[in-house]
Amino acid sequence: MPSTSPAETFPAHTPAASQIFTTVLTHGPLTRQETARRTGLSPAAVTKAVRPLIEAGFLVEDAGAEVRPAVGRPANPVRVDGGRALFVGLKATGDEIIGVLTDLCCRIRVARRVPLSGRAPREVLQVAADLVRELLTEAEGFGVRILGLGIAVAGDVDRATGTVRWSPFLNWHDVPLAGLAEEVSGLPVTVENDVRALTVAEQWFGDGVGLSDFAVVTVGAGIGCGLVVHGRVVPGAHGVAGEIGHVPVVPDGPPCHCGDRGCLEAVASDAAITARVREVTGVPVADAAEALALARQGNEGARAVYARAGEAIGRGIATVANLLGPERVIISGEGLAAYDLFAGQIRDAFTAAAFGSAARCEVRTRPLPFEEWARGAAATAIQSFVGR
Amino acid sequence: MPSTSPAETFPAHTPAASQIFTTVLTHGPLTRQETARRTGLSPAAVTKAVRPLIEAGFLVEDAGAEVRPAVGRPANPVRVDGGRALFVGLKATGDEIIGVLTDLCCRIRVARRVPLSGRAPREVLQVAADLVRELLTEAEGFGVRILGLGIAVAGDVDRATGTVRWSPFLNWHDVPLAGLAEEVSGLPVTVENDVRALTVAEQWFGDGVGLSDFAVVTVGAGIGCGLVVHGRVVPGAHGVAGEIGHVPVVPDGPPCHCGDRGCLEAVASDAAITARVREVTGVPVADAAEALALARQGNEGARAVYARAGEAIGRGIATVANLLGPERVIISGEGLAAYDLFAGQIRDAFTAAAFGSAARCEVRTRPLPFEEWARGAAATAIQSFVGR
DNA sequence: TTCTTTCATTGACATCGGAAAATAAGGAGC
DNA sequence: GCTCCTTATTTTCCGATGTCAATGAAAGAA
Repeated sequence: MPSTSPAETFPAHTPAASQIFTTVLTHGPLTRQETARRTGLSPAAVTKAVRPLIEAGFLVEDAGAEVRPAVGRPANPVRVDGGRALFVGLKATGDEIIGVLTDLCCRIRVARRVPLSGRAPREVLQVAADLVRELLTEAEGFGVRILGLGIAVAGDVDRATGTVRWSPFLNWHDVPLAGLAEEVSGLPVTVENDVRALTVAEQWFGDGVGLSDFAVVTVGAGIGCGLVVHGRVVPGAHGVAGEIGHVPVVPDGPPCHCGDRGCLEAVASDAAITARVREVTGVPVADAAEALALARQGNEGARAVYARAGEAIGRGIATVANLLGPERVIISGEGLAAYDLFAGQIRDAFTAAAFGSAARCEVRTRPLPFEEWARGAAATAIQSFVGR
Repeated sequence: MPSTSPAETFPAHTPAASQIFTTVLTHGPLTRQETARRTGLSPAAVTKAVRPLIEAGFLVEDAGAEVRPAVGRPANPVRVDGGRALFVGLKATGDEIIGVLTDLCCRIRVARRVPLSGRAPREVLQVAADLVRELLTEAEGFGVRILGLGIAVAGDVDRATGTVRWSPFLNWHDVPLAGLAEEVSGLPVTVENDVRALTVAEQWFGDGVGLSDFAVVTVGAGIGCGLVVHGRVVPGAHGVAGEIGHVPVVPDGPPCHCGDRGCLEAVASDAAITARVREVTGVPVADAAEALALARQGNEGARAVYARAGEAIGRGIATVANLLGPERVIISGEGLAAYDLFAGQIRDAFTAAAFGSAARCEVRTRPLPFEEWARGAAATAIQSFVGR
């Protein structure tokens, strides 16, 4: 599938130019003046950096709506032309691959999910290649080239080398995924841990825009956490960070597969909730959806299970807030479907357990459609392309 | 006390020069070649940056011991001349002020502690001024000028503005300490939270040298934690970070003053240990020293209390390691006097509670003489002087 | 003594980004 | 409509910074 022409490169060859582009990308249309202010550069520098980016089509003048002081020369806002380039993001789980085609502004154009037959790198790569090919075909319809491919995988991932050191669901060890995927796709590939990829998407295109310190907590099959400190995603010295799932939150709580008791994941993960609902209510619910349905029907036992999970999540978030003092925590994940059942508990437990100023940290929830994980992967590809 | 001449400034006017100086400062004697390699600059740039620093006396050629490949031109290492400048560091507690006079390499030359009569900013400032004056006199003996003053205070401190927003032990609210101290001392003043100051000292002059991600955990009257992520100390969005004291570690543990139960601080702080030893053994120990003595005498009940504290500390550290994935955790603080009584428990609990790769994080202990807190303050002053 | 190797220095040069002046594009006042 | 005022953007010039490639320096090896 290798494309015939070499990958297009981004015409921002200085850190300042990258910074300017990123600022415009993440903060919508901006005048050159405002861009200068935000980046700490001079307006002259912005003018000079913007020109080649406009010539290359990545930025466009945007005469659109603009609030002006109504006096003086009208400002001339600039924005990123999302349609200038496309990116593919893939999220691999143990069962399937979710793929999205996004534009340069990380807006999803096409989304697909395909089941996995096997988990060996070769098999997964085969399915991924087919999916990318399909999305490439779709892209032809837009008449725009795809400039990068991002892949998100749960587990221990080294983005710098594009290696999956260890992935629990896929049972991979030291797979040089970026290299392999580059061969079959012909695209520049970025490989990142799934939660960190989601965090990148929030940082550039979501609720983390403009914040230098925030956390993303995902609730679902597992409990994950992505951290941004000093404006950069925390990768962890050993490739692992944000393991919030094993923070102790419930005294003498249920045993966790990690060997401890009362871990957040042992109380609030889908599996934990489902098991506990079965145990408490005697109703043999098969999965999280059924457990949720039971609680929604008003089953008090099931509702109590969700309440306890909410309390656990709130305490887990408080631990993060106490340790890092983020500006905001964004809660997301499939588990948010039950949001109405534990929102109150999350907030109350957080407030109770957050110490001092940490309570000033804003807790926000954000529904997460299934493609969002793959979009995160695309965001990492955009990041790599832009050169940050 | 204002000095007659204006404060001397540091002749490194570019970020690269600061970086070069910092590299030599923290990594001992280095050849220009090696400095270039470590900073990612060219050897030419190092030569040019080093010259004015040598002329100003901050760096000196060091013909001392050097491992050489024995072939080619001998390398010409350069090191910081510690004696070129002196700094004062103060640590204010509720009862006393600890002051040290250090050289540019943050080696302690003189240490003093003086009791506080009152806690009002005015009173504290008066005592601090006297102490600084005394140290200035000492400095005259060295024939070197003092180029900066660092002050470490527990609580919510905004280093950028030099304001103590809130200090629990001193009961201060929004005290513009840096400005006040500059007036009475005539020195450039840096104000920082005490744990962060200690962390800075470790980062530049201690066990954190060369690490981009590590944590310092202090055990004593309280349990504190300083974090370095991406090579920078984490200040927290609201000026507060590293509140490890209220991580829940003991299921249904003793109530904590924060309102929760089983917080690390409610189990492992001096006061918690002392109270618990009294409760368990019936011996009316008055303070941590007596509790420690009792345990050292072999009192099983007291030893068990320390063992439990060690377990709690280990779990608290594991939480930090799980969340941030640091390369190393440095345990320090007055509480370390009891190290032999809980070292094993710390290690075991950490290993048990650290998830996956987080267990690869190295846990190190470091005895902390009482002046070390004040030395941390001096380190922040050095940092400010050098311009990082 | 000469060669080789490695570290350090030098000087030419490119690049980046800032300052200030010039230019552009409106609205307001008359 | 014309002029002035204000603010945004661009242009021009210029200094600072850091790299490159060549050169010098100081050993040990041949």
